[in-house]
Amino acid sequence: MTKSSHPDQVPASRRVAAALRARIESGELAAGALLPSERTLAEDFDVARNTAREAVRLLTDEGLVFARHGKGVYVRETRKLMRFGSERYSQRVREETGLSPYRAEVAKQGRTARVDCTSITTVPAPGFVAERLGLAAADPVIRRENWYFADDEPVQRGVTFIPVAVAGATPLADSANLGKGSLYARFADQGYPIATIREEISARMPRHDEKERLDIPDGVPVIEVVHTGMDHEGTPFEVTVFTMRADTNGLDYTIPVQA
Amino acid sequence: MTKSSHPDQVPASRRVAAALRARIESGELAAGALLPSERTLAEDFDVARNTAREAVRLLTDEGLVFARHGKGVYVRETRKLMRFGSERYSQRVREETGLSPYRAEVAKQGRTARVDCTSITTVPAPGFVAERLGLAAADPVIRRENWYFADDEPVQRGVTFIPVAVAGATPLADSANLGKGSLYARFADQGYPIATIREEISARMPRHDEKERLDIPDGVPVIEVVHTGMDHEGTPFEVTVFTMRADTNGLDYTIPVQA
DNA sequence: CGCACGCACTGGCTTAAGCCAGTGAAACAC
DNA sequence: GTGTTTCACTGGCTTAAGCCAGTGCGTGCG
Repeated sequence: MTKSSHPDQVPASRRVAAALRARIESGELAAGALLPSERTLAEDFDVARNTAREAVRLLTDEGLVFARHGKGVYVRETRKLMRFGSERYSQRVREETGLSPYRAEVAKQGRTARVDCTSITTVPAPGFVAERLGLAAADPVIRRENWYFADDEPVQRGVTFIPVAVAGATPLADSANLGKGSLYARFADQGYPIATIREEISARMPRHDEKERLDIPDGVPVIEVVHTGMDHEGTPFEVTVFTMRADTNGLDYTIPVQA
Repeated sequence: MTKSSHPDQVPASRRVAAALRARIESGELAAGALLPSERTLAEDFDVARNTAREAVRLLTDEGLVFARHGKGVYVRETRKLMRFGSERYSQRVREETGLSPYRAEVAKQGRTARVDCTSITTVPAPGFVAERLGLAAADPVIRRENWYFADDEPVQRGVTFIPVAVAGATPLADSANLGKGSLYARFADQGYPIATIREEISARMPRHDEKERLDIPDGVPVIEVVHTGMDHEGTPFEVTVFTMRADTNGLDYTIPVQA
């Protein structure tokens, strides 16, 4: 029989996956534990085996579980520390928490996030921005500068460049509505899920203002992470440069390493 | 009817995906082009629609195409530049080229890769290594130091730490067999596909020997990338610290950014 | 002419069924 | 006791079928 009746809002496979995820995250299914078999899940949740299988696949893709042919599906030992740049992770975080990955990470650490927008101006596109956005050099772009804090401790700086056309079409988050509605969220509202964040990483010594505002000791470099946000067609719509201390709590990315 | 006959070596869905991938990479299906519909693919390749659908999903996961409900499946405009840390990418590169992601990237640029193994020693595990490998501090680990070149130009340094138990079980690549058989490849041979590379990034000023051997100008920091290789159960078996110039061609990761 | 509706397409998701290949313990043969 | 076989499980993969929801073109109504 096919599913002719009322179309559920949320697909059954995701419903099952969410239920399993909850049981894993609550600790009911601890690390190393065996998930019920696909056939059992199908019966328990009253879905076809294929649907249960699809649910398990979603969890596998998230890195929450892994399957062993002939044995079963196990909960992963160490919860994979997904990183910022992971499109899957970003998407899920935004979907579930309604927060940007930054705010979600800070919240997870039990700290309070604050984002100050210090300026929004229109500037000629710097070379690397034009290159990534597919614009001519010096085409006008909106430049927004944010400073990110966790418990009033400065964590990173973010400078976002957005083509004026895009900024015109989607209201730009400023101090008034920061955090609630990022460009990504606005795109999502319009039915354009984020497909890709391309992440490029470099490092340099901090400039004076960065050194002061991010409270960086002498001799410590900063890491620069360039995020190019692309819609699901691969068209870039935003470039953000995040700057943070190389040796300290850049939250998800950076850790101290002494070899 | 079910597929009762001879079991194919390679699943049909992957066969179809490979065929489509070839058509995309050859340019026959250019960027922006519409793929044949799922139903058409099913007919053309003589598989069920679900199988064709599965093939398309594989390509979607790779970022090669994207789907629009009601419209069709399009070839992505910009080939997503997958990064080193991506488990999917690493796995596919290793499967298809038999090379490490580093060598594959250098080859893609038409350059010649060389890796020098300068030392293999047994040392007490440094703190961050012990932490990541789940060992007690100062437990003995094998330490291998490699220097990576592209066209004889120094690109990066890599220091790998492996628990003696693991190194004992799987012969360690040294100068004699470098490049052919990395630990990852050897694990794969044993039927343990790589599930995760966790990547952590920081930066610092170069030490004297690094500055000299990597030909780093004054004032330029180095980026340190820590890869923790974990098997598909999430058990870490290797920690590698890559060090490279922050401002120059670290191949996949690093790019010059002037704001 | 302009607009609304129908219709033929697209992917999204689900069902029910079945074969295959690994896994490991229990039953069996020697 | 010591293999060896059997068998009941696991996930892997495929088929055939069908409903749903978007999309956009063409037809026909007003």
